[in-house]
Amino acid sequence: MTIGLRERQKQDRRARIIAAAKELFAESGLENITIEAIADIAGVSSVTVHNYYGTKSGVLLALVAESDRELLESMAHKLSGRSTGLIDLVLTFAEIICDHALVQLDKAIWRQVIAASVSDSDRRFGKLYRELDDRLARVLIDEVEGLIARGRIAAVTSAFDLGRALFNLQNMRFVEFIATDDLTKAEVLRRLNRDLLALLGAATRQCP
Amino acid sequence: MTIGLRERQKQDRRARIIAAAKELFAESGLENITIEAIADIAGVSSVTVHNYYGTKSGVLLALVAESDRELLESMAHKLSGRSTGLIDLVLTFAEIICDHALVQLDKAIWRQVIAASVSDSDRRFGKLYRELDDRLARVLIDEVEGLIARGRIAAVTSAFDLGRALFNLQNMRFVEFIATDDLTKAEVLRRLNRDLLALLGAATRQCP
DNA sequence: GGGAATTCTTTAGTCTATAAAAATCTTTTC
DNA sequence: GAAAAGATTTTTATAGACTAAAGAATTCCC
Repeated sequence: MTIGLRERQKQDRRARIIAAAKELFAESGLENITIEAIADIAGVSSVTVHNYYGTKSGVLLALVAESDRELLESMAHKLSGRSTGLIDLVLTFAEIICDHALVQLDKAIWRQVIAASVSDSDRRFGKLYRELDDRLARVLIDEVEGLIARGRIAAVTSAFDLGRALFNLQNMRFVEFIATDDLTKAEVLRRLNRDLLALLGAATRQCP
Repeated sequence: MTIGLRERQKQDRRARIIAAAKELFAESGLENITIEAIADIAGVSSVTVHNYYGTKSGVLLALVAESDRELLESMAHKLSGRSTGLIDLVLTFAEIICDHALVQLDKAIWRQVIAASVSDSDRRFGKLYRELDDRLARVLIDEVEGLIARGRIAAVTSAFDLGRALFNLQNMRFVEFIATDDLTKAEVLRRLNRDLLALLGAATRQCP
């Protein structure tokens, strides 16, 4: 028992706050939820919520982080060397992310999360968000390496660079997806497909 | 004079608010500036500032929009068919944007602007921001078309798609630039260069 | 010039967020 | 095992963003 009671209580409070937030978000929009309400259910003071998570968006980000850990696991599993090419891979990747994003939180809340990840970026939670992004990108990079290993695409100078660039491309379209209420997943995938075709096609034609 | 006094007063107040905000932002950080202070200098009530610009970030966005109009003009002028290839073009484009961004506002304030553009995206000011982005992208697209016309690169299926994809790639790196305090322009350009090389290179190798 | 419509300001209230003081509980030490 | 030491939470107080509604002033139009 190197872990003291004090530390255990702390983890308990964290868990209670997240559970309370999850409960409230499930039944209402972001605007109608107050820190005080979360604190009440969790059985702590509102100041404690701030001490633990900084801002309301911070609580949100912690929620997202939790669900992202699931995503990371299922992503690697769902892809796992099944793609036939780069475009196929990225589109599948994007589709899984879009689907997963909307399972628990709606677009309005995601907008808050993304906004917070940018405005807080040098502080605690912005870094957390970027870390999650990095790990997601890592999965894509691994798959690109898999494609090369299986001879589906020719070896490239840097599978890391390529995977990262593809991830960025996908991520931009994901943000667009989140930012626009009436933008469907299908349309986003279509746009991403055009991005990929244009970029890869442009270079192809540069071949002598 | 179809324009009445009432309308002129409105435009006057708008201008005064923006001028006041510009004055305050020039001498202090975002946190230290209150809507009240802006309203005082502008000679209106704080509620009026809210009525006109919605949020504090809204005022900011209006400021950015103004400076972006300059950027648009100078961008087209600075590029104007001078590039020798796609990578050269995009890197120059990115460099101009990074430079311009930091002329008047620092990264901390830009983070607020970008965050607001996402979280407000379905409302007035988010749309304004995306409109500015679209126009910037348009400039890049035009340059891509110029490259094709001058035979610098082979014709592609869609110069629009290609330009847009390149813009997205650049934009992601720009956001990264803004989000990280100790990330230099040089490093960002290096990363963007790697993105481009990887994507264009990857396809090149797919040629039979 | 006067009534009607518009637009701003005042007022009041909610909520986020932070700081400092006070209270409570854990851990440590004798 | 109890009191001191230490850490952490709650209380209390305050600033500021944002909203809603009522009231005040001004412009517009006949």
